[in-house]
Amino acid sequence: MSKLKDNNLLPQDQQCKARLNAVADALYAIGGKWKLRIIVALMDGNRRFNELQRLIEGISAKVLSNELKELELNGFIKRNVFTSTPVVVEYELSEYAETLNGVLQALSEWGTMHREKVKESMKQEIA
Amino acid sequence: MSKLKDNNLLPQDQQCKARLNAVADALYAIGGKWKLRIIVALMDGNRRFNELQRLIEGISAKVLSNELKELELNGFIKRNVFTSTPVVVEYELSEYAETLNGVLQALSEWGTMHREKVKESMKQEIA
DNA sequence: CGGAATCCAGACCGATACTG
DNA sequence: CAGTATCGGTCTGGATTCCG
Repeated sequence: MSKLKDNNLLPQDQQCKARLNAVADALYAIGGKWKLRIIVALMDGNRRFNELQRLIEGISAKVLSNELKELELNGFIKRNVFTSTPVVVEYELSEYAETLNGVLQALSEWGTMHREKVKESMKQEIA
Repeated sequence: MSKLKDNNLLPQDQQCKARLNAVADALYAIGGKWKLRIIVALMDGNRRFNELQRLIEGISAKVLSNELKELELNGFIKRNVFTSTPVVVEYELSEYAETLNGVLQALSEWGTMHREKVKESMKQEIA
């Protein structure tokens, strides 16, 4: 992952690179428009496909389906199928998904704060 | 933003919706492949355009240019132009960008941890 | 209900060339 | 150096239809 050229970098640049790589790794796994939202939607209980689609505004069935597959592949969620009629499929967070709690906490706090700040600057512009 | 229908939701659903909205707001502002990485790259000092492009692997000039514009518009960075010859342009984090420290800290810690976990599971698969 | 398959328009993105 | 302009390909994502 690291190149020989890195040996020529200043210490602070190396640290910066390390941070950059860590953030890049994180975004690779949970980046994109939807993954974190799906995880949040599953945080207070298991949900079924259509529940998720209703809860997460703007997501299409195809995209939701794809995202759920990827999340399952990467070990963030479990898929439980009940072969009743009609079929019921339930999605459940894995234990590993809980390691994201810190990230989600930070992100949702920041999001709340940011929304307020945007509102403020809207008022300024009108006045 | 909230609809009347929300009055019919159970309390835990409302909380879930609130979280969902907060995360959605955050992702709207700092989502995407590059914005957070650019901010990280600027965290230990101002950088010029080409420095950023070299530091952030895989980003093209066009995309970097667009992202920088958006980040400036949304108040995360400042653009300083020195009209020497050749022209030098420097990008600098705003104070507001520092409100992201918590998010970035959480994200980079998680990214580091996650990379280790992925490595482990790779070993498992080979064995 | 929970998807998969298909079709299709538009966004996105890289490469290249060019400007001040 | 710090971008912009243009072109062409890919990839995303919506709408619709169909299946178990």
